[in-house]
Amino acid sequence: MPTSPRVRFAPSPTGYLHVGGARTALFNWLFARRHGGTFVLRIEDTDVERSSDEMVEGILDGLRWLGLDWDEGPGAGGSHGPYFQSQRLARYREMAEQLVASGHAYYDYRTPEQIGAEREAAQAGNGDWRHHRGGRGLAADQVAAFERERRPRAIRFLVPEGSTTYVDLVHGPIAFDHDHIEDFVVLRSDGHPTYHLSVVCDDIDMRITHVVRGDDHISNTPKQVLLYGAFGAPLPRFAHVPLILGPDKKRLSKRHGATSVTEYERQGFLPEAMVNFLALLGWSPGDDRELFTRDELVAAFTLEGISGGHAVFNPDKLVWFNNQHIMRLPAEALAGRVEPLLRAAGTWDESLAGDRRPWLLSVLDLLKPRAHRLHDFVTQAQPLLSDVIHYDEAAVARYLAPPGTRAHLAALRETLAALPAFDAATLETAIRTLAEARGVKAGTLIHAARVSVTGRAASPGIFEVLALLGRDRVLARLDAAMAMAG
RNA sequence: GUCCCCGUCGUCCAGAGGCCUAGGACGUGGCCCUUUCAAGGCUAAAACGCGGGUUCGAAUCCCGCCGGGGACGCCA
Repeated sequence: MPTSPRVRFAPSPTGYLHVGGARTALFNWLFARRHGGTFVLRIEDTDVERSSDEMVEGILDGLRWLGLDWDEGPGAGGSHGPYFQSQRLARYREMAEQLVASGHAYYDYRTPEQIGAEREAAQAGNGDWRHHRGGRGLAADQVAAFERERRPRAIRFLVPEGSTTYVDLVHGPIAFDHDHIEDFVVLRSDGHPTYHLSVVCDDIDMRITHVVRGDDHISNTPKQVLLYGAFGAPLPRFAHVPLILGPDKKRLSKRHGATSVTEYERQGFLPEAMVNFLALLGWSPGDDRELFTRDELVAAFTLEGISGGHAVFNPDKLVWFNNQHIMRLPAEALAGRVEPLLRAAGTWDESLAGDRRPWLLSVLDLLKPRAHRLHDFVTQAQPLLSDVIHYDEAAVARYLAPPGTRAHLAALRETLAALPAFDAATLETAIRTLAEARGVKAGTLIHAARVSVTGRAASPGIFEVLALLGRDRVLARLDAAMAMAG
């Protein structure tokens, strides 16, 4: 019985949660949930200069919006904390010293400037920098002298000769020759760890079993594998997921438009749609299914299903997913998401939460197939929620202005006023009968009616719209429209 | 420059030697439904980067090339 997996998402709070990070988090989350494992959230804030509390909150908000809850980490507790790297500094120093003590690392007294010069010289020569271990093999008295003057020192990992292979869950076996790895710094002269040291220490301490992260870390992995070996710690399984690229095949960035998940929330996307879309960007269940609920994704997810190629972000498909998920969302749930937008637009009324609730839900159901983003509900429901009609000039010119329209509307008004019931079916029969009696196509009355009651040339089915508006409001709008009809 | 990863329709994926006259989805065109706009249905165009092998047989395996991406820091 294998122990349940522990995975982590370890963002550095130097920016908001962008879609690439969100997808990495999603894959980790799906894997944990699929196998009843633990999803750890760790904040890699060792780069104090570029990190901030607001950024941390922004990232947490993004994760919460997507519904990716973490079992251990900020706000969630856990017995492997602290989960902020800035609070683990002492541990990293301890681990680094341990490396020196065991002969896996050494002190380097050179300054960054000195090394930069050496590197340039080397690269100008044969280009092989790795072999310049200038900081190593110092005489004992030299070291003593440096220590006496309390000269700053960094700790460098001593890369052994040879080669290593590890098996990547998405890429298969990856072999690397130690010749291409230089003696990297694990602890800076200011006592701060470098990325390689901190991730490995944390992943060991936090008992991480599967490291699922971006493809850009694939060439860092050899160094980390070496560190695991030096610490005598078991190697976790690695799964490197390909990056998300922009339409120009370049790494997704600001100039490709929105890259922050929060921005997509603002634009009216459903987290369900975002999750579905992101999951299928670089992963496939192995068959042709496309539409997934969160639970279905959990049930279908495997790391092996991640494809090795880079994926280009396709905004059109996101919109399609959004519409699909909107149509599948129960009206009641939808109402909760749309309410804030209606409030902001000034078309919200408290009765919509009370006795007019069923009516609102009918409106939403009617609008669903036409809504690509949440905001579409606001614009399309406007003529139903408000009695302030904005008449579209072109629509009026085309369907109200033609001579004879006023007479049609008058007849329509008379018919509707006398109707025994005001439901869609009754309305349809009445209007079609009227059209026949007046010798015009039903469309003539329908179009005129549409512009009269909505002010627009496009709307949901007119009979449903009329029924939803109710007789009084319809008659009033017909009266108003007759004044501008030809 | 060195090392690593990747390479199927415009895009996202399926394909793990014969089931492939290469399948699905988004987008695009056409048709249907129809009161408009959507949604929905049907349909069309659209791809195995190139060249060598291996094999009776290759999108699938191997090599080279080309192309794309990434990493080479006392950043993460």
